[in-house]
Amino acid sequence: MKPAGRIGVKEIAKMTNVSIATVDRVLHNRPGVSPATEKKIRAVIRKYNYQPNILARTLATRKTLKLAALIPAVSKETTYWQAPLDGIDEAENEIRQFGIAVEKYFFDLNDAQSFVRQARKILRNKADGVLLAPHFANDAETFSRQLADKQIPFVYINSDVPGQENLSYIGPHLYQSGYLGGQLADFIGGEKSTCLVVNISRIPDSYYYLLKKEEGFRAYFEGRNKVKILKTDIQKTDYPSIKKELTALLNTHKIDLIFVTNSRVFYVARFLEERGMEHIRLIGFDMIDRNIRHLEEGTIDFLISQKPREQAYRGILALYNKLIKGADVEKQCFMPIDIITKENYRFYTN
Amino acid sequence: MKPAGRIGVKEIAKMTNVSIATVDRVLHNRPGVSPATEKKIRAVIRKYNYQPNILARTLATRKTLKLAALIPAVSKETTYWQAPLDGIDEAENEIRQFGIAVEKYFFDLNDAQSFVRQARKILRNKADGVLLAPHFANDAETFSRQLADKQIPFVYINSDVPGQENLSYIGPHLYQSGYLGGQLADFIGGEKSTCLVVNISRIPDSYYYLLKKEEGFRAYFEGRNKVKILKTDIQKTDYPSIKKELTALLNTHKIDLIFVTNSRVFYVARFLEERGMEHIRLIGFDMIDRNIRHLEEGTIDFLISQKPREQAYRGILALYNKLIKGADVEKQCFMPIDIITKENYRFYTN
DNA sequence: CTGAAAGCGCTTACAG
DNA sequence: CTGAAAGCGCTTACAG
Repeated sequence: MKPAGRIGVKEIAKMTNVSIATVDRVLHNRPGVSPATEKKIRAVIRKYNYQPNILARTLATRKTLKLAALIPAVSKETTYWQAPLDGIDEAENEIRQFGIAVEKYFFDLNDAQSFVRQARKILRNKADGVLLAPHFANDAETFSRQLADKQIPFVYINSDVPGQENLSYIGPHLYQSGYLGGQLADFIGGEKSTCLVVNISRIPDSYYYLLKKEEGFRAYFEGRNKVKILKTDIQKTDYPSIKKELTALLNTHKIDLIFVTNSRVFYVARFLEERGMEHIRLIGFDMIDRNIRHLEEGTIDFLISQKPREQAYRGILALYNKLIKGADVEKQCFMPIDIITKENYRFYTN
Repeated sequence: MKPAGRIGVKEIAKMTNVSIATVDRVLHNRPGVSPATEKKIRAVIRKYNYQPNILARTLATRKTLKLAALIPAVSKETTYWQAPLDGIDEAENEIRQFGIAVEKYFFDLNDAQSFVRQARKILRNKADGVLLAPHFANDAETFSRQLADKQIPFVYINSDVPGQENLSYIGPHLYQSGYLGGQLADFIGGEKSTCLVVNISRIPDSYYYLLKKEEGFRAYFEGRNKVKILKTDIQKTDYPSIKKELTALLNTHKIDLIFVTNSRVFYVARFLEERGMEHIRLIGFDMIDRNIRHLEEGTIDFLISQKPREQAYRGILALYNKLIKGADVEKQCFMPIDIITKENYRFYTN
């Protein structure tokens, strides 16, 4: 079990003429050890590069940790958040036997107050670590400060809030995903084409994030004046509103390609289908069911996806590693920017 | 630790009026238990859905398992196999504390005998499970039968050999990756273009695998007679030979796009650069350094990659799960078919 | 066919 | 400031 050549607390105790209890004390930086013996013990630990047996530690530590996950609820508007939810469950299954439980809290993407309420609930119920999607930047900041005050580690997924004491951010690199969108548009657009960038969002919720992607998209074409870029911000997230906006635009402009900066691309696909304008190329984000349908039918050419399941999975594991193993965690972890088409989506893993 | 409401061997023993040793016997189907008590014990196990604590089991079982991995050596010809090697190391690091050691054996991609020799060595050194890349189908078959005879579970990665008793195959879906190649070619090729499929391999080693990809590529264009497809099999893997072949072809045909069915696409890229024919679109496989350089420079448009690191990583974990947890393992596990471009390769995880 | 006891490598009261 | 002892949930000889 103990790999050959490895030592344990017993060996350390023997070599330093103390009991294993004392060894344990310095291992966990607990007080009540004289400087002299502490020094002796640390020397041996370093010399033999002692690595604790996590199995034995977990088994002996009866303590079970409680993590909290705060993410948007799956809604009729978007099923996107099903994937992170799956990731949480998957991670929990793997670490449950190590005494970790994960409690899930859901908020409404269209209601900042629901975020605040759930955050309060987490604080009340106590948790040893928190995973959250800081969708409402201001409220997330408040919550983050409260967690930091209580020394509870927390991890952001899906979007970042700069300047916080989060253990880690695990999610997309927005700018670069937009840049990639530009490249894909370039691949499939002809010479001298006109692109339309569509941001669908109730301002100001996640509008900022969409702008980052638009910025990247535009940056790709900078200095290659082959493409003309139009844009529209649609601030309602229901189909009729979107239809109205697009109708107006397409009546007055000849568009070759549309780049939708989030998962709501299926609305645009539906619109193009209804109008018989499938020749317009379409690129969007996220592999939700409704988008896949249009990928299948050929209305959507590319989806860009950033492993929503894995973001949450890794977030939970990061908290576990920090809390149980005391391991370091990368402060920023950008997910791969995956390109999904009709011909590879079946093999994609979130 | 023991999640609330869960029982352990002690509880089972108490409820059935036996000792925990007897419980342990039926838990592991060991002989020496009367049918009557066995029945009693099994009933309780079922009723309470007893789940063993893997931590405690691993800790108590001093036994350390030895896995063997048999893969091609990294060579000057291709660094592709560095990635699986990394995957093996990563998996080993994660499960080392559970008493698993992995021994690595390397063979020469151009020498079937080296495969045979290493396989023999594995048999001699004994192993509790084997991960292998069955590159030479016939020899792999022989080895597989020997392993099956000894009841040693084994997992294939990277390529499959049908009809064997492998625990699992973890790797690409060749046909579909070729099909995706077709779609990408379609995206970036103009109307009415001519494609050249290039298979670079010493026949018959891995030629069969390349043909599968070609087949998929061709299938994509079936019934859309916009594209003319040429092909060439280059049976030498050195640059001068490849150059000669390509020179002859490009002198006599007008080619718009080249699809190279393996990682040797960098040779073709180099050729196009030397001839100043970078306008020819180029699609190939695998994210090895030399290919990335050409992706950067724009000579290669797309690389298709199938997570070589993760194949090996998962293969080792599959063996671990089978051996330690007795878990079931999927017989076929196809990896995602990732699309790599200049703009997303930096975020790609093998 | 069965059980008492020791042990895996740690942690945790408790006593001094 | 320090140590002896019990215990986490299992497995493994050993004895009967």
